[in-house]
Amino acid sequence: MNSKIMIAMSGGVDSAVSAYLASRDRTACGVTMRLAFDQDEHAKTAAQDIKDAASTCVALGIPHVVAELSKEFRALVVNAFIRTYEEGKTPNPCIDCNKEIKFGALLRFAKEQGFDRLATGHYARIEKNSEGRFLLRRAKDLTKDQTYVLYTLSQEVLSQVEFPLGNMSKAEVKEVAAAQGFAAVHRSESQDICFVPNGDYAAFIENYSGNAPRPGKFLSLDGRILGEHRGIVHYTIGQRKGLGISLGRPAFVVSKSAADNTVTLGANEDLFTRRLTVEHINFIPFDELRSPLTLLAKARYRQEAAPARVEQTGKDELTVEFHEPQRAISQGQSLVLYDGDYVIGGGKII
RNA sequence: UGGGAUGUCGCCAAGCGGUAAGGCACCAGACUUUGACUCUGGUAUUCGUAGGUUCGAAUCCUGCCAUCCCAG
Repeated sequence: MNSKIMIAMSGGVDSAVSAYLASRDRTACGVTMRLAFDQDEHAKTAAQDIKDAASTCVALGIPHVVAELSKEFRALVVNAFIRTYEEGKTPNPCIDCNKEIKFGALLRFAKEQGFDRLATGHYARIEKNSEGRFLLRRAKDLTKDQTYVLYTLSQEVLSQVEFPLGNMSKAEVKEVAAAQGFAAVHRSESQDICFVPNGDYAAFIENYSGNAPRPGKFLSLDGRILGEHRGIVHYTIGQRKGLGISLGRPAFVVSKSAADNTVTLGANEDLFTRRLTVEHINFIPFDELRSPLTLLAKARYRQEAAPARVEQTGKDELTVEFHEPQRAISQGQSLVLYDGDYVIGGGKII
């Protein structure tokens, strides 16, 4: 392979190990995206991430560059995130970020810099079938599999991307990192939304958008007023915590109306549905679904895929009917389809 | 103003003389490249208030305060 590869590096263990693996046999360069907002309190940690990535590159003997993508990130991820919440839906910014930034703007950046391939630390596998079609396969380590957030990738993108960790377990990655002496081994795993440092995304929306909170009514399923909510962006379908309302029984958000600025509460049993429709669809092993199929589907990141009948009901529309009702299906989240280990495609729930 | 009833954690609510259940809410952790769900743990030295009876009271007695209902 005579390619020149650029490796996306966050500063963490996974990307450090993927850089090590991807750079062994060819010309390589590490790249870290700068996405932080000016004056933002976590610009500091972002700067540290860049330092960590750079020092890993020094250890690997490869150059390191920074891709300034803050503007694109705001326009294509953050603004969409805010708009979606204000429409009463529940966005998944990671999906948009992968599509628009990591495998959009960053991939273009790599090309501009003279590299023809991009590697990331995602846990997923890319394979090529006999027809020359690229397939997206779940990671060997199913507990770390990230294909859910990668279903938007096109054939063109898949043809230029590599996931060096796809066949490794997290434990193996840590072993490699330890053997190579990467400092990032001990970094903590978890993170919430990367641009919302303290986890309070609702406060972030209010601050960033400058829109004042708009309190409204909590309603019961039969239309009674139960109390006052703090603004629709604070809630999502299926949510129980943080309602601040005591009904004697656990209360969950069953639906939201941006038009009426109301949030309807009900019991857990009221959250189950079978059918949903999806837009902004993408298929991986084919371009369109000619006839209905029964596949496995996930309506959220961490969920066991469940059997569902899938039918293409429009040029950019899919109708999905689960065999068993699913809890808290939310507009704005992504539905991803699987056939065994392979991602068939997906779209956004409307 | 008469008559009746009730006052236990933010809400609901056990307790009925032996040293404050539980649920909801809330808080903290865990889990997690989204939001959620879930799980684990925590949360009244104190029972409207002031006295009294008792070895011992949230539980019995008395005054006061508050709230609700019925009268008018």
